[in-house]
This record gives sequence, structure tokens and C-alpha cells, in this order.
Amino acid sequence: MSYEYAYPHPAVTVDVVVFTIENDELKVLLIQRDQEPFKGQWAMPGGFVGIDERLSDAAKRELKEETGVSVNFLEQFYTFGRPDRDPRERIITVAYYALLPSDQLSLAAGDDARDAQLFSTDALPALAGDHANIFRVAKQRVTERLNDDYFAFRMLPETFTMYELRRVYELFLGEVLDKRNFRKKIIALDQIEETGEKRESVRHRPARLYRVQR
Amino acid sequence: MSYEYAYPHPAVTVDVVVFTIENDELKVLLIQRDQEPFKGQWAMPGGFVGIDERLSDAAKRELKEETGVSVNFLEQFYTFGRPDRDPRERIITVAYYALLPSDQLSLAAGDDARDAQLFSTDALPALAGDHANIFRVAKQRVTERLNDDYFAFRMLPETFTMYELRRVYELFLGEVLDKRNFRKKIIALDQIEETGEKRESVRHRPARLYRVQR
DNA sequence: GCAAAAGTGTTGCTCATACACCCATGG
DNA sequence: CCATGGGTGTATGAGCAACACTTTTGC
Repeated sequence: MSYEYAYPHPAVTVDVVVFTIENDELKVLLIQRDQEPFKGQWAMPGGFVGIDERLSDAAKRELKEETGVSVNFLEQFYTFGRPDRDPRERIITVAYYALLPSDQLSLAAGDDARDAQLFSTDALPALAGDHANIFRVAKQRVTERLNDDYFAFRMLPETFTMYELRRVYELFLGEVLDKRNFRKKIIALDQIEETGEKRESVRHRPARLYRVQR
Repeated sequence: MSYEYAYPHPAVTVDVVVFTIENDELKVLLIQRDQEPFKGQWAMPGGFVGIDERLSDAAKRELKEETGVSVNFLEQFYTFGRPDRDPRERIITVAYYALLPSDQLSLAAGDDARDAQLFSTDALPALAGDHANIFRVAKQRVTERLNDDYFAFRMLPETFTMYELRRVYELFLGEVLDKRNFRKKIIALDQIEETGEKRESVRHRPARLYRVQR
């Protein structure tokens, strides 16, 4: 079976930059490509958009197929289309970022991927094609939106401490934030509430747990 | 001549939402389509991306071909890809906005367009397909960026008055701004300078003219 | 002289920042 | 008892919002 067109068509793919926090580090989910081009190199999960498939559905599907991970929160952030970005054919990639709590992440390498794992954003391997650039733009966009939209808790488990929430900001911004001022700002947003529970079994004073309201 | 692929490929187009200010109104540049689909309806200028063409180059080229207008300032803002947005085939559209001074705008309808003209954003005609949505998203993004990036003067001639600059903000924001506070804010940005000239031949006190620095 | 927009300062308030000490727990 | 992060309040400065009158020109 083949498909014919009166003029040349580019291929369209979606790529997903999945951010999470694990062990007090900002991490990104990468797959090791099992197919050409860039076979053996690490890359963002992604792949071709079905001819009748929504772009966001394609992003979710490819992520699921290649890594076993399901996400709810996914936003389109840029479309990469330089003519020379893929050696096979012209490929235009609509890129998404996703934020995920690390406890919802059970990895399973799948189609087109011989491996899938989290990497600290401080120590990324060499990435296939222009994926280092895609990552950079994604991180920048998420960082910008952190201050406007306060969606940092999408990278945390259902309950979390102030320290953990503050660390998300610090890891993206690359600077330390004042503990007292941070707490005041977050409380003023009126987006989270105390659960009444505390984080036990830590070798210091137990911290209050919070959850997102509603 | 025809082009064959092992699996179906969508078509990729670019559309450009051109904003300008004319006669104290916010306007957008539309073409009247001369081809199916949506023949006879008004739409944003745009068209197919060449197989070896950069996306931004395609946007500039299509705009030039269809309206005679050349722009420098062009930014990608979103990619629209719902499977049903075009009746012919799957079309994915990478959308750009452009800001242009109205004095650099001499219209000439061209390929695929029987007419090209400016419309006040308060009185848009019915638009083809999902172009009303594309317009809405573009206006929202430009409005957001007005406050961050201060590129409002890209819609004004080389010299302009404080009143004219303030009107750009007011037209996007849909609210009136305080004259004194606005002037203070703009001066503090240190982006514009006085030309020394004044806007003469108006039936009120002449206003100082400013230009962008450098 | 009248209509129309140009131009000009001060005050109060809100918000962001800077900053230091004691507390509760595990080991 | 020590190491570790948890938790708390105040003072200062910057920036934003509110607000009214005089000036200059064309008609």
C-alpha cells in the first residue's frame, strides 16, 4: 500500500518532553532509539501523527507506546520544522511538554525504544538530532509559566511538603528561594490546603503535608 | 508528477495573522479566498510549506504572494491540527503573527486571493474554517506579550506620539490607560527617545514625536 | 473663545525582598 | 547531643494606581 500526492508532503511527528522531580532532582524522560535515524542515541519520546489523529492524542499515544507512561497534563509549546532536521525526509515536529509526579511513573520500554529512563537535567546524554534544542526551549517555557500559572504541583505526588514544592521552583529557576517568602506567596495563591497529616519518619522535625484544593 | 509515501502524510501550511493600527483602530489583514475550499470567504493569508522551505520563510512568502505585504517581525504562536479542520485532506497549520506599521502596507491581491484588505478587529466578517479561532488565539498571545516584550511600536510608523503608542495598548487590552502613568512606564523602559520634532497641523496642542532607540 | 488633546507630580498602597532564631525529630 | 530541615514575623523599598489642572494649537 502506498499513498500518492500531487506535490510533496512533509511528515509530521509529535515529541513530548516529560519533566518530573525525583530524589530532589529535575529529570526528563528519554528513550534510547531502536530505529534509524539516530539509532542507539537518546531522544525525547515521540513519533508520527496518525492521519486522523489529534496532535495531542498522538503525543499521548507515542509516549505510552514508547515508555509505558500515561499523562494528563500536556501542553503544546513550539513546532520545529527546519528542513534539514532529519536525514530521511522533511519532518515537522509539534512539541509538547508534560509534567508528571514521579510516583506515577513506571517505565517500560516499548516500540522503537530499546530503553526508556529518567535523566537528571544536569547530566543529559548526547541527544539525537535537534532534541537538545527542543529540550532547552521546553525547559524555558515551563520555567516562564511556573510563575504565571503555578502548576508546579503537577510534578509532585498528591500530598507534598512546602519544601518539596519550593524545590520544584528552585530546580527550574536555578536559584535558592527564601523559605518564608515562598510560603507566604504560595499561601496567598489559595491553591493548596493542609491535609492535617505530617511527613513522618524523617530525621528532622516532621513537615506538614499539603494537597491541591478541590 | 506525483509523490508516493509508504503511509499517509498530512499537508502542512502556514497562516499569518497580521496586526496593524490604522485610523485609531486595531486591524487585521485578510484575504478573500479565490480557491476551494472556502472559496469567496475571508481568511488569514497562508498556504502550503515548500518541501525544502523553512516554516518562517513559507509564512513570509505566502503573505507576499497573496497580499503584496512584506514583514520583518514574525513569530510562531501555535500549531492547529484538528483532523477535521479542512474538508479536502488532513492539514496541519503552523500559525504566525506579524506586527506591521500601516504605512508599510500597500495591498495587492495575488495568488489564491481575489482581494486583500484590512478589517477592524471589532467588525470581522465570517471567517473560513477555524480561522476565527486562529485569530482569537493570536490576539490573546500578542496581548500577553505586549506587557512583557514592549513590541507595540512595531505597529507604529518610525515616529509616533505617546498618544499613539498608548492607543496600541488600549486597543489590545480593551481598557483605557492613565496618560501620566503610561508615560512614566514607557520612559522608564528606556526604549524610545524624543526626535525633537512635533506632530504639527493638528487642531490641538502639538505632541512630541518619539522613535525607537538605536 | 472654544474644542481637543498635550503635558505634568504627588500620595498611598500593595507587593516583593531581606533577614535570624528556635523547634522537633532520628540517629 | 548533634545534624537536619520545619516553622515563624517584621521592616524597608520599589513599583503601580489614583487623581486635576494648565498649555498649546486650529478653527
